[in-house]
Amino acid sequence: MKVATWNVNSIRARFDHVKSWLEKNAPDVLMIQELKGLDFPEMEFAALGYKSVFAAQKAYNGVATLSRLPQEANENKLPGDESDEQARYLETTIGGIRFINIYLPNGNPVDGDKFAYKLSWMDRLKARLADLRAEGVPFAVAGDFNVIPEERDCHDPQAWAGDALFRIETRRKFRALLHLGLTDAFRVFDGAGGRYTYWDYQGGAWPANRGIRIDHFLLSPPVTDRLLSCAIDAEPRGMDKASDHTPVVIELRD
DNA sequence: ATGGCTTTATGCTAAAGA
Repeated sequence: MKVATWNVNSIRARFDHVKSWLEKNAPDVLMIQELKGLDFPEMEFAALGYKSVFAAQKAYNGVATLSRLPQEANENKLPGDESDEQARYLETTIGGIRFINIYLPNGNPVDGDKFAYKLSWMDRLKARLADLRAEGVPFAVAGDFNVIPEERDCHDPQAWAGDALFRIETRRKFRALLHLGLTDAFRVFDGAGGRYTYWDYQGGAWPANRGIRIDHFLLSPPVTDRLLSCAIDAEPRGMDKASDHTPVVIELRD
């Protein structure tokens, strides 16, 4: 089973890139973040053999999970705050595994409500994942975490020192997710630094490889035991009118 | 660098992203 995650920075603007990537890579599942609008090209993806489950809102956020295997919808909101209207969370079941597609809040600037929202969102995520662990549900959490876990995941740790993606409060809460018994799939196979999933549009960040690793797969133990590979596919970042993020792909033993 | 790019929006400037 081949599963991917990709923040596409608008599905409308990036549909052709996503279509060509699906045709070339043929994943069984693709989790997309930052739809950035209410219109979702459900029929177009169905024509490619993928059925979609999605949570969308106007202009911002939005997540979709595409699958060519049978898919059942579970949750489209992260529990813990009924007043939270942001479309950042989607749980579905495919092949007996719960797939949790997240677009974790950015959190900048750190001196206001947005950082507090990010941190409380991470607490809510931890509570949800702890429940699923207690229930014995095998799961994979994937998406744009907006978290740089460690210095080796960042081209210039000093430049990011005060940023919401790298603040110690953020990294501590990410580590608390790992402490539930989850595995950062990319780190199973690659301990080197300089492996990134996001490069800023500005200042020639992509050609200079000034990036950060913020798109992740966190796997519960029974799913980790089936993990065969995890790789960042940087190719789409080099396309014209690219998303600023690139896909991460895992393979699971059947 | 106080976002120097990119995208969306009852749009032509503002907001958000990371």
